[in-house]
Amino acid sequence: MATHKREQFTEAEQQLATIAKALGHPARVAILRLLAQRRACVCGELVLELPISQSTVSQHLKELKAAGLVQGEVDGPRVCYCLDPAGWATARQLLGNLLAELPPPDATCAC
Amino acid sequence: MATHKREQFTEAEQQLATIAKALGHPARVAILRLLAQRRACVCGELVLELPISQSTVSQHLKELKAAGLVQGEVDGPRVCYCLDPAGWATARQLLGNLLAELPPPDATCAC
DNA sequence: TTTTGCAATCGTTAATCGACGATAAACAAA
DNA sequence: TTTGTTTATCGTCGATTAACGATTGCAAAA
Repeated sequence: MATHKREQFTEAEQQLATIAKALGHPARVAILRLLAQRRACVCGELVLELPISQSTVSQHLKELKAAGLVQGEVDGPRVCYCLDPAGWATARQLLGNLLAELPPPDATCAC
Repeated sequence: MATHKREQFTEAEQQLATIAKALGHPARVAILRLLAQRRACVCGELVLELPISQSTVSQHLKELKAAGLVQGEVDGPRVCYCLDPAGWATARQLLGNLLAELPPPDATCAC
C-alpha cells in the first residue's frame, strides 16, 4: 500500500516535506538555479539548457509550480517562468527552522 | 522510462537533490526532528512516537542513512541512531548555497 | 484564414516508493 | 541451550515518478 500517511504528521512537517520533495531531483534543482541566475526564463530556453526533453521539462515545471516555488506567466505563445517569492519565503523559513533545531555541528553523537 | 538522467547534472545538483529527497517525506522529517531533540534514539522509541509500523520506520532510517543524514550504532540487541554531523554540514552548505543564489525576497518577478 | 511555433497534456512504459506483515538475524538473559 | 527482545530484510501490492514521443491548444505571423 502506498497509502501515504501524510495526514498523521504535523502541518509543518508536511509542508517541509513537500518543498524538499520538489527539490529532490537534479533537473528541478538545475531549473531553479537557472531561474535564479536569469531572474526569468521562457520554457524553451530551459529546454535548451537541460539534457531532457521538452515534455519532461514541462512536467518538472508543473511540480515546481505545485510546490509553490515557481510562477509561470503566459506571454503570447510562450510562457515565462520565475521564482515565486512567497514560496521561497516559506522554504527559507521551514528549512531554517529545521537547521536551527539541529545540534551544533561539533556536537558528538550521544550514542 | 524512469531512466533517471542524474548523470547529466552537476555533482552539486545531484548531491543536493539526494539530500532533499531524503527530506521529502513527513515521516523522515519527523524522525530527524526527534533525533535532533533527543540527540539519540533507539529505533524502538521512534516506532513508539510515529504512526507507522516498525518495518516502515526501519526503511526510512535506511534511506536517511544512505543520504548520510543519520548514523546507527549497534548497542547489544538494539540500535541507537543519531544525526550525522558530516552529512548535516554538507546539507547546510548546499542548501545555504542554493538560498544564497536566489534573488532577494522582495525582488519582483522579471516576467 | 491558414500556417507556424511554443508549451501543455495525453498515453505509455519501466522504475521507484511507501506501506505492511512475516520472517530472519543478532544478541542478552535465563 | 533455549528463550525473548529488538531490528533488518524479504516479499508483496498499489501508487507514484520519470521519461519519452505524439498530440492538442493557442497565439502570433503570414
